[in-house]
Amino acid sequence: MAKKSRKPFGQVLREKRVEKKYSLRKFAQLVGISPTYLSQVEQSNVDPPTADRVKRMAEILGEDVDEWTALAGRLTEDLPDIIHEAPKAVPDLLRAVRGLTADQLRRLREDAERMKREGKDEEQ
Amino acid sequence: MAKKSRKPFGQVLREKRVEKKYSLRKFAQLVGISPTYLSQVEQSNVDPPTADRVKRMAEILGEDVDEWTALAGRLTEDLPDIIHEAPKAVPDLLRAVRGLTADQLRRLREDAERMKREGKDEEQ
DNA sequence: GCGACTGTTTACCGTTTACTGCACAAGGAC
DNA sequence: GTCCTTGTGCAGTAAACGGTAAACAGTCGC
Repeated sequence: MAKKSRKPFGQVLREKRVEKKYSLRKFAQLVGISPTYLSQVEQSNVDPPTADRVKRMAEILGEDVDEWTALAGRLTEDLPDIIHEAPKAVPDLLRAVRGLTADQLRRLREDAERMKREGKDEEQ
Repeated sequence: MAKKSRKPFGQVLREKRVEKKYSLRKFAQLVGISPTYLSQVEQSNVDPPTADRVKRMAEILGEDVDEWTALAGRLTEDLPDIIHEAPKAVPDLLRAVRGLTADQLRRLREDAERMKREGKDEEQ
């Protein structure tokens, strides 16, 4: 159900970069980091970069930003804000959704969207 | 609806500590930090402490851990894990719930709990 | 006055984070 | 051979993080 053995960020990055035919130096330049550093990241010799650089990488390679950010062990930057806006209710919700399937999560999201569309606060 | 002007962490901390009649040194010792540091935190001269120390503070003072952690601009430690377990669906859900009222969030949480109780995946 | 407490200021400190620069080796193209 | 491009290893580093120690000023009881 859930992915168990995630490939390390560096490995995924290298695969996709090579697949897209970028040289290490070229890609580093596009992202705005040194080739050295990129090399180290791809070998997992150092931690993955910050969330914003990961985002840039994902965008350049046409990959999903949230997914790559998670792979990098980071949080997409808007998420902490959302949590802080409702510091009790959102953490409670998150703990409640832990372990739900992707499908259940999708249905829940649709419920949320409906709530937002349909009005502010009515019971049904 | 949403709180607009949040009091700084340090100010809330001082109010509650004084209310509970702890001296600065005493409370610092209970938490396991230096009085110096506590003083600086309460004056907002430095950033709030790490999530685990904030948690200890909240526990000692009988305050809500999630709320205080948010006030400190930190994330309770289990939340990143929950997000990383479903790196696409959970961020999507979070963005969908942004702006919902506490009441709507509660109903959503109840839905989630029901889903988990009632079974794995059925449509209705 | 003195001692004992309160909180505060200043100066520092060690560690971690997120990188960069330089030099170098290996493999083709010509 | 000699460029040129490929990736890599090692050293260093600036800034931020998360604090601590020492000394000091104010206030109270006596």
